[in-house]
Amino acid sequence: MSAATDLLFRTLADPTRRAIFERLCREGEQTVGALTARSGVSQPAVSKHLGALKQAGLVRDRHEGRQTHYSAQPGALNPLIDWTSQMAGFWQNRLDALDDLLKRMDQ
Amino acid sequence: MSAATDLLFRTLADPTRRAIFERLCREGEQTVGALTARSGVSQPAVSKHLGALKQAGLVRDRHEGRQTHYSAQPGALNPLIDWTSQMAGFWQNRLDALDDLLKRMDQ
DNA sequence: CTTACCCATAACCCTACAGTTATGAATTAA
DNA sequence: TTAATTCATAACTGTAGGGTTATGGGTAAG
Repeated sequence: MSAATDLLFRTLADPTRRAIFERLCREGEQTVGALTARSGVSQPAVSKHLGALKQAGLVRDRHEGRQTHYSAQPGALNPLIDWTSQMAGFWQNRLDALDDLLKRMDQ
Repeated sequence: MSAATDLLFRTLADPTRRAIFERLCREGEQTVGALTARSGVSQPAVSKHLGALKQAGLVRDRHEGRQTHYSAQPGALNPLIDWTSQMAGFWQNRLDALDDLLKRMDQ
């Protein structure tokens, strides 16, 4: 039960937050204002979501004058990929074990 | 913003629930009693988590006398895998675009 | 038939947290 | 200097949902 994996799942569970991350992945760096415009929630809400994404390592921020630019940091998805393939791997192992058993029973 | 992906993230966000799913992946089919024994929460809580996992398609149940056996259904993780590779893909595309731009500027 | 066991559901509590408005700090424009 | 813009933080509210205890239905055992 890795802490990083836990934080990732918790952070990506919220649809509004996930949508913000998706937009940053698709369209690249964006200011808070641009993200707010099509998010459906208020600017403070977006700022809070960006704070959560940043704490999970999913985004980086860059200050330029009075604007803050955010960009996705997809490397942070690695624990998610690892967890998923681990789960799939366990399943595959049990399939293999069953296969072995059947083969041994066949003889 | 696929509904299946949304349900998956929401379902896997809870650590207790994710731990139950992990155990089913690692160790195969289990009864509710066996799962409750090492879950740290009450039996009704485990039943509710199993209900949520089932609704997300992550587990199957099989009734046998007065026990219910649950098993993982890892195929349900596919939308998660798809979403993750899509996010990584967007990033890669933008890297490629940047690469192209740099090459063109180089000439 | 009665008792014990396994699980699911109901009813309730309580906390985490996503959303809001209000406001202030920092920067740019007039 | 004043005014306008951009974002972050504070303070608060409402609700979704994870936890509990209580209970009942179905099955196996005595």
